[in-house]
Amino acid sequence: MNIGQAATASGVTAKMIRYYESIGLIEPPIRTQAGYRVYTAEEIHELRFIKRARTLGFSIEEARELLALWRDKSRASADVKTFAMKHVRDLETKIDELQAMSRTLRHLAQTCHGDDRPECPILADLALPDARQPPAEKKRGKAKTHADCTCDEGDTFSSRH
Amino acid sequence: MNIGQAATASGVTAKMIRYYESIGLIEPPIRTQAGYRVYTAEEIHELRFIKRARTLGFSIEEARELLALWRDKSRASADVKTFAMKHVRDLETKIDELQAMSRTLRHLAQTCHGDDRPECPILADLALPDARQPPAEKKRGKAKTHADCTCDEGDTFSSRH
DNA sequence: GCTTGACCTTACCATTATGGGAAGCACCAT
DNA sequence: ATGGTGCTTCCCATAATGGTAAGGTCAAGC
Repeated sequence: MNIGQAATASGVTAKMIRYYESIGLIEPPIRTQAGYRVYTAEEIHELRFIKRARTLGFSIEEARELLALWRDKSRASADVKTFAMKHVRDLETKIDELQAMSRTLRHLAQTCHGDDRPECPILADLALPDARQPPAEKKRGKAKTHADCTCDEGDTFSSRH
Repeated sequence: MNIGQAATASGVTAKMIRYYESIGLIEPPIRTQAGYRVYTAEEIHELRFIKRARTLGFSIEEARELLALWRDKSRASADVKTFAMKHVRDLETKIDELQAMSRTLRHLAQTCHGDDRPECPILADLALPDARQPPAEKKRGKAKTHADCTCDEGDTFSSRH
């Protein structure tokens, strides 16, 4: 299989396959006499593994560790689970941060008339002399994961499109 | 105010202040004879505005547009609101993506024994020969913003910390 | 055999936002 | 004047990916 076919088969672009090789994430494949890379089914499988890990939000370095775990047939499933759970917590931390931003902005937008007058609480907030974020209702713990569906402020956003 | 004091006062590092100047996000301040940058209260205010925008997840380019809106005293609040809402949708799209990842991984981890045996459904999933993500319950539309609180799968994660 | 187009090769540049460091000059207190 | 701290510019690095350019290769058709 040429690199183009490997790309199609794995969902990883040819560009990225070469990159993964350059950083040692995958082994250099054999080459034809002309220098073309040739991939085995095994290697395609590995690329698909990486692709899936990336899709699940693992970094390349994390994908590298997952590959190592995968290859190590004697690993303990606990190791894998611990690793995955660490990532889940990272994801949820990020989600919480984004939700905090979104929530704040939605609140601000909610109080903005959104007409042709210039007064705008959104800009007013950004321009606050102190760096204080409006306290608002900080009912969220430090990282309660998905337990806080802040789906409470009704559809203030019929202006969606 | 020197750049160091401006950094402390605005929450933007000196490094970033110089960078913002280099990309034209802020105007070059006046300089002392020795070449030191000197910032006015006005400029500090602007830096804080930028800082706040960044904290709310706006990119630097978006911060640039917000600054323009802020400076334009005759802008319509509708313009600001539209802009903010666009960002909220971006945030929520990102949140949805992260939640999909987190959900999938949580489900996989849930079925992983997590003991010293090697069998692990997490790695098994990553290594699936086809690129098929486990269909699971795909009850989520394309981008229903915050309307789909997928807060339904119970606390499968009491193992959180 | 030769042309053509699709595909491969490497190498370099760009992106986004930020941090780090070096070399050199300025300022201030002792 | 000496030292420490702070400022200046310039260069490099990060993470993951895309783009482009210049050139070699392969296969199909004439």
